[in-house]
Amino acid sequence: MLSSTVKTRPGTKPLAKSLAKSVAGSRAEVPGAFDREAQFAAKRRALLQQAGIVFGQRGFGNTSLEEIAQNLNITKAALYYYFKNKHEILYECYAASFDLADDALERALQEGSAPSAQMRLFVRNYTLAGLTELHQTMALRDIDVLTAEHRAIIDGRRTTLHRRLRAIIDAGIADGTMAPCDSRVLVMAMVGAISWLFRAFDGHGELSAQQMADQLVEIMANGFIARSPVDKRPRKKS
Amino acid sequence: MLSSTVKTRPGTKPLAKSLAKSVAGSRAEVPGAFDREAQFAAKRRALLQQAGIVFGQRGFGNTSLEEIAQNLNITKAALYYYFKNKHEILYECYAASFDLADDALERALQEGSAPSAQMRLFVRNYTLAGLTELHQTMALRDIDVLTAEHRAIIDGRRTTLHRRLRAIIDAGIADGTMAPCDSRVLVMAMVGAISWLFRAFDGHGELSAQQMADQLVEIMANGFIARSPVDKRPRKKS
DNA sequence: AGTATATTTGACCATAGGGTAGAATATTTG
DNA sequence: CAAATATTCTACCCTATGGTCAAATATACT
Repeated sequence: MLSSTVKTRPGTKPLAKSLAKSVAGSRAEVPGAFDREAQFAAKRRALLQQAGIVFGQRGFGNTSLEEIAQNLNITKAALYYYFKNKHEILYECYAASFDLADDALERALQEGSAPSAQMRLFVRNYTLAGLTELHQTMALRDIDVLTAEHRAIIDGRRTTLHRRLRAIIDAGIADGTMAPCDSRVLVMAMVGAISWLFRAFDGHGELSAQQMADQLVEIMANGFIARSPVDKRPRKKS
Repeated sequence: MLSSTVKTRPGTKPLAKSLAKSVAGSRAEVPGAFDREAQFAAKRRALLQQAGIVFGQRGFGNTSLEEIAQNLNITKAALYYYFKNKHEILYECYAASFDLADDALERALQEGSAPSAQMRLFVRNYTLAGLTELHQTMALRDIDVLTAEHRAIIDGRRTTLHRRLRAIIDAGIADGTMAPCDSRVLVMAMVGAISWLFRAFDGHGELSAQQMADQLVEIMANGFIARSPVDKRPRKKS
């Protein structure tokens, strides 16, 4: 049984109540369709986030819908008002995680000019955003359990993401600013390292998400061998 | 339903048969306790390997014992002759994966002298051994589902392993041969990168396990930034 | 207030799958 | 061959859990 953030008497509906308050408060004079849709969307998001945390921590097959519902102080049946079935919840979690990844890459491409700078930015953006926004949802590990259709979509998105990353790397290698290597292995190494951080990070360590992200960027960029055997100062890029 | 390597008529017992043959053939004249024990151990190992593959690929909670049994052409009930329950199987898989990791580290410490060399060797040994020996068993991801006692043991082993790795790193940083960084993050990055390879590697790609391991060593050691902006040749250590 | 609509619930069903027991079948030993 | 032992199977039991549905409750609208 996971501990829920807030525990109330049975009968009350914290999710509904709190969300209703926050949304209605800001736009009390504008009733109608938007409020309803917004509420629905907000609850759906909250639900998705909770599911993502548990799926990421314990795994899809080890988690019951009952558990997720309890964490939200609603009934299992209520979940089915927002989602078709358990698998759809998982799929949406995956989709959210790839949205975040895509966004991190997009920003990296815009902010950075040279390939190496773009790679640094991607590692940093991705790590930082994942660590602070979606938490455990970024550490999903049940692709093989998705529907064939859903899986095809997710696999496609991952393939595309990896392809784009490899393009950056190969460009960097071509112009001599990045170390020659098999870009497939590099992509896997980076994604793997980051994913591991997502799983391990609990916010209780000494390092902040920022610091972790920065550390990881330096490690992936420069490796663990000292650049100059004498100079111990960490390298700042360009 | 996973495809089993060999499919036979119901009623035959391939696991028992084949194992009996191979063991009995080599020592037909030496009957007695040893044969029995050896057979038992061999079957147990085969069982564990199969379970490790499936647990690593699909996850503990998404896998039924029925499935594992079918892949071995035996009955679910027969599994219980070798193991107490499903959780014990998972624990043994974890134990095996840490045995491999410990061994990789041991060899690295013996073969390498300087910290940086030891780290390179560890990454190489660990990656290569995992890729070739235990396959998917190295990509287990259900620690949270272990018994409290089992989990304590595994957590302890991981903590110890990480501590030893950090000791190497900190020594390397101290003598100036390794890049200054938070050793915790470096350990996580390395382990994460390797684990990701374990999950992704299926033997069908263009790169062999050897090549993957070597690539990963270079990436982790030197990073993706070119050591010299002009020199594209990969650096050989020392 | 009263009506329509959106949410949530309690009470179910149905099945999958972990686990057990005793019978059945090999295998070894005397 | 017979007795003892080791191994596997068939046939179950039983709990957990994904999923459904009609009734209940809240919320918005006139």
